[in-house]
Amino acid sequence: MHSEVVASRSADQRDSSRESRNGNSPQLDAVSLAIIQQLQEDGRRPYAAIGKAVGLSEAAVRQRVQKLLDQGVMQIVAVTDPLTVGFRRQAMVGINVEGDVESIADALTAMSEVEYVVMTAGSFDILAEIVCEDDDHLLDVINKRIRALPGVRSTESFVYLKLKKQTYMWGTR
Amino acid sequence: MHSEVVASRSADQRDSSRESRNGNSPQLDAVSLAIIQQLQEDGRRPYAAIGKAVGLSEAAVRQRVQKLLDQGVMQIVAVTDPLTVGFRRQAMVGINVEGDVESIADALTAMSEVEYVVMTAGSFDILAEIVCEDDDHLLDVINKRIRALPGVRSTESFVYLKLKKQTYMWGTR
DNA sequence: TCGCGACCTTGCGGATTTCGCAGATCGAGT
DNA sequence: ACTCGATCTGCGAAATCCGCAAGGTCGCGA
Repeated sequence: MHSEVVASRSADQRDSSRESRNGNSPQLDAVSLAIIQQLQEDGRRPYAAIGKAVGLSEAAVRQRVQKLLDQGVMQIVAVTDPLTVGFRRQAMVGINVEGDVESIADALTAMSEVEYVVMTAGSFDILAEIVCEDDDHLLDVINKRIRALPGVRSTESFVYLKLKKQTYMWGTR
Repeated sequence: MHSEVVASRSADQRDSSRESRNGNSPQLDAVSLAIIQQLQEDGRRPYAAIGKAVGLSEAAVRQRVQKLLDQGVMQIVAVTDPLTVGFRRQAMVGINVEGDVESIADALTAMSEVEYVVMTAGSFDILAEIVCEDDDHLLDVINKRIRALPGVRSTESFVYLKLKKQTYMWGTR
């Protein structure tokens, strides 16, 4: 009963390479996708349970998960609502840059209060999400540290009033 | 006797209801914070190891983690870079609303392509991050679905060019 | 066609972890 | 003083993790 399953599944694996024809760094096949999906529902789900769900042995799942972690494709972490953990002020900051955008982005990345940095097309060059403990802290980061970076032409801040949705279901649709 | 019970318990409840305006009920003590911190470094770290790190028994850690999960204070999940998982187009959309902002935010929240919704102060009323498979998909979501919502006055899109930083270290500083 | 590499499977123990439950402990209210 | 609820500890039993070995299959290139 096992041999049939093996044969049919190996066919599946190969044709998944067609999915990721756009060569990003590591092409994920359908099975790895499914594993990630499982771990997005519960990051502590046992390998055996995942294996049952995706049609792989426990050992294979273990190997794949390890590789995905090593490659940095995914990470398994606890996520929280910042407000419950004592960070009362958050903001998204749109930034316009003259000169090298990437170096500014790197400088932002180095700041511990900056949670999220993305280079964008549109009326901002960079969007950065910052997480602070209070208004003073927030003001300090925006005015003293971000605007002080050489090459930052202007910034616009959007202080968070209420977080409505925050999901981590990438790849789960 | 009935009314007294309510009165005596109300200290607790009032405390939490005041906080829960933003959806966060419990105030976390230092130990729970430390536990979260451990799990932000590695979501699969064993309870015994966490206990050793925070000075608690394995069973106590287990109970606290379970409670934190039940209360929705944190979740343990796999997170990925969307680009490596096949979502090639992402954008932040700033939205201006006339009328009830919250109902618009709820409508956005209901869309599966919308990953992140936050109500803000500033020149946008809402910021929404959307994750799509390609340009057509993105265009469709922004123009056909979001702009079609009654009450949406205008939108401005910031297509992601490069994700530079994405951390989940809230509370870890 | 043959061998190589990548990947999977099955099986196996031993170390580790999880899990449930029964007893301490402690603060608060009665 | 006593109960109640919440929390922590200790401790077996069950489950899981983890490394390892011995195959099997498939695609690919010499």
